[in-house]
Amino acid sequence: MFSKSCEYGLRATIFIAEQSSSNQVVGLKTIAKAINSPEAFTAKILQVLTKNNIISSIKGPHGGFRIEESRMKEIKLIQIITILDGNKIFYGCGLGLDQCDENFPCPLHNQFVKVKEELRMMFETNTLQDILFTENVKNMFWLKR
Amino acid sequence: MFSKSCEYGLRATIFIAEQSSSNQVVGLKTIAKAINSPEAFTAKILQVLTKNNIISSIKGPHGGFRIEESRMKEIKLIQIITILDGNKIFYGCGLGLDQCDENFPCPLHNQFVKVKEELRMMFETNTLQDILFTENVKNMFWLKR
DNA sequence: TAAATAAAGGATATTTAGATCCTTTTATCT
DNA sequence: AGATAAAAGGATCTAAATATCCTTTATTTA
Repeated sequence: MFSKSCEYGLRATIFIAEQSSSNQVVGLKTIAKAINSPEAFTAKILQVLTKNNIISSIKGPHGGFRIEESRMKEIKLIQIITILDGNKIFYGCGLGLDQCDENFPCPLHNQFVKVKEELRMMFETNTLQDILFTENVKNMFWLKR
Repeated sequence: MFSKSCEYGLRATIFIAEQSSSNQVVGLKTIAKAINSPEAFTAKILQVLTKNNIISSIKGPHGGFRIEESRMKEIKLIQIITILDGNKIFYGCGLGLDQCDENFPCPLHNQFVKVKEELRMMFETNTLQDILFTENVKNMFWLKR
């Protein structure tokens, strides 16, 4: 469904959000361990997310990554997905046709539109805030299982 | 959403089905042209589909590929997808977690389950027969646009 | 039976995603 | 100021997906 980059990016962002909600700045090593991802590769993804103003980074000793409290309710998961994977998953033809739309639909067009729209709404409506409020955020991380 | 292999495989199968419904055997070249896919790569995919008894192949002059009339209503799209891409898309965790289920869900588990199940049902319920009966099958192919 | 045709199969090439390594920059602390 | 810590950035490397090429096998037709 999503690329590895996008999976790691989502997991990392949620983890950073979770830590930021208790004012913790977290470093790369900690993040990679928590979300079970390769460190150097995760670094690249965090760079992209930083440039796109999803997370912010702090260099030097005691540096790391964080998310402003005020951004939590602004950042929607769909932004992260779009940055890392584009929007083909939400708008592309499921059968891979270049030209497939209302006027010239593939046989599955209408069904695809329905489920893809539902998928899009799912990520459009969920903010980081929402995720943090769920019962099972901490399930995701390699902490105290 | 799907791999190229799977996209080509679905398009090719639908095309062969469409041709078979008027008793036409179609060769690789024709298929690749019709569905706008690389010929040799498509050949590999058709081999897999043949081995998996989705389509049947005929060697030698006037050979090609076809689908038995009786198979049309038996073959569900989900079979083709499962053969070519596995079932991760229907059952895997959207965030890429190894352990994510009812008992140990990620924050998006329930929402993912819902949309993934809908996606699965979409391909579970659509047979080749169903696709051939749709208004816009022919939209898919590079024939008389 | 020989020539031609088309899929099967094997080997190889190319591209992209995924991952790692090393150097540079920025900041902090002593 | 010098040492240290951590992210940024550049260069590579690896594996998997995608794609091509060539030979073999099966079948048909002349």
